[in-house]
Amino acid sequence: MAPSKSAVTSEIERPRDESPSSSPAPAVTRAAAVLDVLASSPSGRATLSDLARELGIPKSSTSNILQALEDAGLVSREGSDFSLGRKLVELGASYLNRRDEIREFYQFCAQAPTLAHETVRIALLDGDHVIYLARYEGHPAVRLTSTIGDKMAASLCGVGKALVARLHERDWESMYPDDAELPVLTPRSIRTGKAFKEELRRTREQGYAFEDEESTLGVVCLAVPVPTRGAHGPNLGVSVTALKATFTEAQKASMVAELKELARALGNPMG
Amino acid sequence: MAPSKSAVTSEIERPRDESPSSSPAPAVTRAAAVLDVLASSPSGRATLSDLARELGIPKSSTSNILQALEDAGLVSREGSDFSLGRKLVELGASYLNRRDEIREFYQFCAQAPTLAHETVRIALLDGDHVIYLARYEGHPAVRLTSTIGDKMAASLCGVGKALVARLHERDWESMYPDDAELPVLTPRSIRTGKAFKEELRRTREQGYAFEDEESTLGVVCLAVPVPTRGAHGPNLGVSVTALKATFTEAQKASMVAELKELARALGNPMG
DNA sequence: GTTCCATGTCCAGTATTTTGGACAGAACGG
DNA sequence: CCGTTCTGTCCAAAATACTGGACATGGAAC
Repeated sequence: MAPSKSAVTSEIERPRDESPSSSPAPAVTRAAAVLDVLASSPSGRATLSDLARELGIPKSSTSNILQALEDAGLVSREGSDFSLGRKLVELGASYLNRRDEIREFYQFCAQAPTLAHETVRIALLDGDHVIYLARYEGHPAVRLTSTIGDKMAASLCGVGKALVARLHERDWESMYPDDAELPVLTPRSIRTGKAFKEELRRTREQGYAFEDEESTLGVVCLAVPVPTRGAHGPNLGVSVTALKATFTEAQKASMVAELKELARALGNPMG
Repeated sequence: MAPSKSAVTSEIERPRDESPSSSPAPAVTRAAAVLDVLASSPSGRATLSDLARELGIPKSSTSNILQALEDAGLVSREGSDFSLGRKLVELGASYLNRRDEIREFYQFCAQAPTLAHETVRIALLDGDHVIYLARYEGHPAVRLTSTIGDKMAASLCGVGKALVARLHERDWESMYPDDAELPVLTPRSIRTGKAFKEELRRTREQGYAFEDEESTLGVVCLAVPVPTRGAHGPNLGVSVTALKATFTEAQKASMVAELKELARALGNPMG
């Protein structure tokens, strides 16, 4: 009974997940999708029917998933409105507290001569976006609501440049074709894939990334990548943000130096 | 049911209450359990076999769930070690940023005469524990790694007293029988359910909660509950932490006053 | 060098969950 | 006041995912 399946698959072919539709545990995948929708919804709330429509999942299935998620504390329910649950704060915090890099990051910043008085952030590359993991705030006066966890297009910020610059150039090509239209936040934002790749080469030559009012007017940013710790460690980077008005070349030099030192410390498993 | 065999690890086994009979989407529930285990694991890492053993789930099922979780970015895999994924930071941050209370909390603290220079926290009650959602740090010198997301037994901290005190007394009885043995962190920690309930009554009469070195020696804490916004809003509370050595009655009065003002502001939907 | 125990992966049969539509309640507008 | 359009829930049939064991691999101990 030779099950004559379709053509013999090549022997050394990696079973790379190509179709997102097929998943080993669909319910889990869909649950994650539900969380994603809730997270990206402007109001942060949605009804069961909304979610079912948005995701193309039958209402009854959505109901089951939501009930399971609610039992787990991952979503919260108020009447007909579902929103993200408190457990996510625990889990997110657990992620951050478990990573030694974050602790070292705070300690290093507090002791560094220049960085101690600046705004320093650590972020990781996720596709063509960066996610801010933690922020050291040297100016106690200005305190914004936490931007931890925020996502930002890599082409728009210093860390993004630093992290993408470290990838292979062939990845640049697929991620940023010459004619790619990049998101724009200020008149100085990089607009095309071609321009971004030129900037990436400049970043490599410099040894650090520089962002000049490309995400926020009046603000400049320096960034360097963190050497990957383990074999498959996350692609981390650190950055300093400063006001352009008070930014001097002398500062720049010491900031870059300390950033590199910080990055080296974070990349060294022994701390 | 298989009796809980003595774990190889010296950790205390917690009775994981799973009701396999009534479970709308078992895969989701199990996936959440996986995340819980990873979050509560001291090292933050675990192998597939570890997770399967710990949760009593067949290896193959665990594999499927982990693969789905990894595809969703909820867990990260390095070789044979699984750990929490970056997406959780996004989701946790989304939860916090969506809640208007958090933003208002920071703004209010920064402008309050006394609180602006203190350590203020906002937390929510989750069963018999509180979860710290955000912290305003008025002393820029001392900066610890983020305690956001940490859990603490309600009987051990000021906010816990304030939040449980607001519940119905019949809930006290079921949660804290007279002979309940409560967790202890310092010699002054409340040890029995009976003593805790007496303290809860005192808290009600005072109109605010006071914690006197019950979680950390040398540290005192004041706390008040936030009036619930909506119908089924979360049970929020705010607290100030101070060093006992420099704590005066005059401070106490103004702190309580400002805390109550903060709580009222947070409870008022109009901000 | 070799054995052993560990890892995670794969597959086919079984028991499961998913599903689509009908149901009841609430909010809204005519 | 009733019709309409939402909300979420329920159930039995249908299709699915889960299970248990065998498999290939990698590392450590002997």
